[in-house]
Amino acid sequence: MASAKTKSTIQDVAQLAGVSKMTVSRVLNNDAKVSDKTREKVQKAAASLNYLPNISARRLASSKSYFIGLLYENPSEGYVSQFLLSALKSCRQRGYHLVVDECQGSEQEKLQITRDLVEQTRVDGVILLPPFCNNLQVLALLDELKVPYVRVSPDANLEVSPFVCMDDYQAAFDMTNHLIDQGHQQIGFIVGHQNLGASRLRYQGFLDAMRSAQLAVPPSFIEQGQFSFKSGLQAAENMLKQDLRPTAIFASNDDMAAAVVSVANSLSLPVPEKLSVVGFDDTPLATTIWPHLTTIRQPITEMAEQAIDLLTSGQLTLPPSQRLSDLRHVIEFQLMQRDSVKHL
Amino acid sequence: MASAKTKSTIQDVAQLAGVSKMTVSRVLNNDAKVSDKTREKVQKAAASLNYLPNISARRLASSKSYFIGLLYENPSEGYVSQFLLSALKSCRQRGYHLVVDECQGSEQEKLQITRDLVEQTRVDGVILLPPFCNNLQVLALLDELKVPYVRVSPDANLEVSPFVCMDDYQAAFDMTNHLIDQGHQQIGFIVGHQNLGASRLRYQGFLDAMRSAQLAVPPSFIEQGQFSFKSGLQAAENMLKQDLRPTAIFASNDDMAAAVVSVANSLSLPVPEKLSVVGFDDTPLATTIWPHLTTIRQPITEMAEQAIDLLTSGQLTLPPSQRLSDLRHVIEFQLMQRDSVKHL
DNA sequence: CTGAAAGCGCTTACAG
DNA sequence: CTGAAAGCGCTTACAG
Repeated sequence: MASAKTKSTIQDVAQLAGVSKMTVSRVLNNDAKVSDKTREKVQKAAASLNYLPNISARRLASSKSYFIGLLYENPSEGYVSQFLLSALKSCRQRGYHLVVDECQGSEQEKLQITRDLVEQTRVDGVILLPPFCNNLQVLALLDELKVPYVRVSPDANLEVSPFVCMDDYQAAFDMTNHLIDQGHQQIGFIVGHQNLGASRLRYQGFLDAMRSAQLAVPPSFIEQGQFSFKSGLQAAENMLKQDLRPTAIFASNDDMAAAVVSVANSLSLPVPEKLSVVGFDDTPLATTIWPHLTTIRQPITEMAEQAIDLLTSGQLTLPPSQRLSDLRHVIEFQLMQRDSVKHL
Repeated sequence: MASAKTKSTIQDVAQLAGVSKMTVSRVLNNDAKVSDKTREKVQKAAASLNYLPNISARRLASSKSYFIGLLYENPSEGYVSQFLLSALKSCRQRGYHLVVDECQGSEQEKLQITRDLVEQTRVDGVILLPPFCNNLQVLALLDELKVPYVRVSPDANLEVSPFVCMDDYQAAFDMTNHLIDQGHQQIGFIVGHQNLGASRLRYQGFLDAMRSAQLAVPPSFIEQGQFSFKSGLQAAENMLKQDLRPTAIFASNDDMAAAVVSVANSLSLPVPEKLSVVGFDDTPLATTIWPHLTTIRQPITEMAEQAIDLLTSGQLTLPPSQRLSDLRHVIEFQLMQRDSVKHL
């Protein structure tokens, strides 16, 4: 163990590798042309010293701030905290720090908070969480300020910026097929809030899967919800108090699915024995209630990583024509099979 | 508006105030003796220039790191994210950054993560969230490393370090009295997980309030739970399937309270009409389900602020004899009245 | 492809 | 009570 009692510096690495600090710096930032031989020497030296660059020194000396901003609108959204935790971790691994701001209030205030984040903290890039990422004025401001940004699961205007998301349509399609595979043919669906693009996609995925399987969907098996537990309660009652009941209900999110379970219980329709229920999102609620919900896990950690990656790899600062990839970064979801579905 | 296009530095302030950088630095850190007159001059200059010290420069030059560590064990605990968000904000206001680490795994690994946080990131202080804050080996390590730390809601060993908490006993006492005020006399109680100090305190608060009101608590009105939804389900069934039923149930946390609501529904005992239910913690679940739960709000934001304050104000680095205050910092809770209690 | 010099914005010792 | 000097660990020009 070459244990260094005190943290090693770029100078130590330079000495050990027999080069100048400058060369070490170049290798570390792998931006300049360094001969493969010296590059290797430096890397070996850095590794053996367990060298980690001092972020503060870097920040002070360079034009980059090594800060990434994260803007969200509503902290109570389930994914905010999970996203935050993952983003924090990714940033740290890359020698960046995350600066987090809540963006609430009037349109004016939102713009001001965004502007402050850029001008005062001088962030190198910004991540915008939904629904904030759909605010076009904010996007325009960021463009004007020339700061790269990545949106997470935007609803529309997909052509204006890079974004990360999951395939809501495919997930709903797969989930529906899962129910069909388990022998269900009468499947009810509770639609999400009408203003959100994700609602439409999930609904469409459900419909297409049913059609592919040649299964009919009577109008009474579709209810409009708002994503809230309460709206799920209402929708479930409407659907379950009729004579012809579905054997399974697919709710567009977990809160509504939990409401379905609750209504089913009060109607003496135990889940999953008498009624199968599935949700979407895999919020903590899905594994709080009993039975645990079969649902779709949003790949939030991976989305956070990807977003940080895009912002720290520097590819977004290139002129659009030179960028590697297209704007859309779709991350794989996961179907979480748990205890709320019965095999018929 | 003395709008400075470019950020002002300590040098600018010094110039404007007609003193040296050194003097400005002293005023900013208010540690040395500076004459009131020059202090004022400097402060005025700094204010008019809208001066904010550059953290990175500070960090690089000084022995302090301006980092605070936050260690937690289980990210899914409801309060972790809320605490995190609040701590992030407080740190930023004070020119600090928060470094967050999950501390899971074997005892060995936990110790290693803690050690790395201190030795590599060189944090100026550490915040320990429950239940991690009850790990005595970690506390010993921190002592050995001579890093100040603050524990949040520790269960025991209250004499070894400063900590922030709320008064669980009083909160349970108040909540019970609230039910009594609403005319309830048959009140059931679901105890929390037996290993946690908070469970005992809440239970005791309930018992004492009942006794003060001269109200009897039949053994069948007390059920042991584990804080999980599932354990609440079981407890509620036991309590509600008897002939003699309580008119209100006080569950030691929101998850179990939600379970009570669920069981009540399935037994055709609508909440609050036929049964009142109250919880504890005010997790998101409390306002997800219907009816929204009357519960106790933990003052998480204030706890985070207080913890950061203790760590950044420097009072913890003084020898124990010179410290201002005692170890215990109790923050006020709030009784959130919502829709799950009926006035009899 | 590589290096010597200067400087980022602060603070730490050392003087006075 | 106040200041001139040196230095924290990097990167940005500028040379070669």
